[in-house]
Amino acid sequence: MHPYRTHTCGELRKNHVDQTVKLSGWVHRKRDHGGVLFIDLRDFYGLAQAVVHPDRAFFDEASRVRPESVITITGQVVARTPETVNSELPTGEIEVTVEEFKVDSAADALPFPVNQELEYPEDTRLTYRFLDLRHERLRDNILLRSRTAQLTREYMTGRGFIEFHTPILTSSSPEGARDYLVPSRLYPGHFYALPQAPQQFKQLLMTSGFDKYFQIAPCFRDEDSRADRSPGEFYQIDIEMSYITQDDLFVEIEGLMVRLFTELSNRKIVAETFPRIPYREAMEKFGTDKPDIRFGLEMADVSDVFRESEFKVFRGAVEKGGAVKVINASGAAEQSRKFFDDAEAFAKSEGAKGLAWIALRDGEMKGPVAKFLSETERQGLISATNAKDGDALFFGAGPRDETNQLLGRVRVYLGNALNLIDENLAAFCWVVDFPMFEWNPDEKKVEFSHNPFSMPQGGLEALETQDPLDVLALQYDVVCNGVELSSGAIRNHRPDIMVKAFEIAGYDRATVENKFPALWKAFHYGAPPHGGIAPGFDRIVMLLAGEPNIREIIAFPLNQRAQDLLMGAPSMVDDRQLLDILGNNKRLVEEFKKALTQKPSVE
RNA sequence: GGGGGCGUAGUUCAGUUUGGUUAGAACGCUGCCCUGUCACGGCAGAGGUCGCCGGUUCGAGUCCGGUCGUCCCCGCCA
Repeated sequence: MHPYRTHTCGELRKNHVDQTVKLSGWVHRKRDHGGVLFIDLRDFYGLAQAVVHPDRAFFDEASRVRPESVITITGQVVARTPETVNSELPTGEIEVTVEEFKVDSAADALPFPVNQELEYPEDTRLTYRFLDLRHERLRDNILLRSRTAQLTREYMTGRGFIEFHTPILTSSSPEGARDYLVPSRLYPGHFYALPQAPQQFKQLLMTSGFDKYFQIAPCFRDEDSRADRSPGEFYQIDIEMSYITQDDLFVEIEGLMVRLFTELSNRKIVAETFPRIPYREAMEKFGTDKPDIRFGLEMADVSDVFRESEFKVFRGAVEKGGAVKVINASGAAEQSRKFFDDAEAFAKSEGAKGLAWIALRDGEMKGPVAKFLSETERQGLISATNAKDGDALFFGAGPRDETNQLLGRVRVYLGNALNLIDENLAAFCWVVDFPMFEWNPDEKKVEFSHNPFSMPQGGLEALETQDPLDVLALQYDVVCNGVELSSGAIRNHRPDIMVKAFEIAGYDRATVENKFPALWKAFHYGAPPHGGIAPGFDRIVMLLAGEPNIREIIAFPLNQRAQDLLMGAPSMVDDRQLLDILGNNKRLVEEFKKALTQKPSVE
């Protein structure tokens, strides 16, 4: 007989009755009746009830074994009597009468129970992550992550994409987030950087002729964390294709997303061909470049209506070149006064000076600002918003971009407050036509608004003839439920257009050559037109799992302050290791250690 | 770097508004009882620097100042 198991805990059924079986697993739960002892034995595959009778020599040992200890039992599969069948359990029709009992690994008292799904402090969970991962919810998330990766590979290879590995030790990139640096032993004072994304490598592979690239690529960025952004490292489904238009790429991504969400979640996909929203329109209607289109409440521009208004807040905003925007919260007129006060309190907490509102009740406009409105303005409002009796209007007024963003957050607040957001939906959209450049008011200069590798719409001619701030890029984002999953672009593969684009952003030709030597060189030896995208793998799994925090779908995440509480990273290193990277100079090692304020490593 | 929430037993939390005897409950832990449970049940017990430092007060978990930790957000994220 096998030393550990003849069956798994989840597979025993009625047809195994009378067989002698061996099971190994964790003690999930014990029910000690003094005269008879029940042990729920758990492994990866399920749960089985083991019964220990008091005449057995190991009865005392078994009754003392603590939850989560690993044991091996041998015994006979017995059919349960009808009264004792547990219909909740797949193995509930049988139990195993224990004849041999062995503790393989005794467990100490636990920092938190594994047999119940309760909330525990995250630092405790991360310190004992190996235990936390035994919880069903976390385990299911990790399995979902595995299936997501597997299905992605299946889909992508089925579509003719080639999977690559690109370097982890590479060079520091000139733009973007902070790099993680790795000191070089052979070249003291020199550093590798961990890649923020394999951006340049995948473009080089296109230039090498591989046509369709993909990689579930590790990316490293030294940024502060968020609920949906783990510090340090994350994964992207990195994709690049040659000889394509934007439309060709959208088809591939729509197919991948529909496949993943159809097979791995219960969310209903609102539209399998994702609607496309130009960036400018997204900002005007939703106040963000990642609109949540599971619900309406789109913003309308009523600046023209209030150009001559007696209501100074609105007229003033328009006179100063700003905007007056309005949201029609259909049916909200009957909400309590508290509802409107809470909405205003929210707007103020986001930085607004106030939140004007009007409720249409009994054929009249009611609310604090209604009395300022002329008949013409009332008509203008109604035609701009299609408002009818029972609706409520919420206003934002001020500088245009600021007002859009603020009222955009009010929109999401109202969507939640009015229960308009259906959690069972997956509402994808493309945001397209991002501007190529933007004005940096602090440094008073034009700069790239996304990444410098995008192809400007209209090519070289657009750069030469248009106002740079009017030039659009072949740059796009894919958004789901208000979460930005990915940015991508049709790339700029033409050295002459690169030079012109960088020139507009204030860099000379030498800068391009020095900053991006690989691409610069490669694009002089026959580069195919190409483009791609890189959806965030972790965020997709988050959406599939319905988890609000990215750490719940990562087996061993860093905590918010970028520490690994289990492994103790980051940590100080031996003098020997410091000597290696400081050119064997002992004096330098001492100065190095003295100079750095020694932030304590993780205990 | 900045803002907000939270910090009381191993854990989840009550108590803080209005300062006043020995700081409670549940789960977990330890011991005892229990032969059909499946979140088994019953009895008993251990377990607390109320995050830390200082202040006000006859008296501080409770009020004040500072500080630390943690989570969320802003900045940051080509």
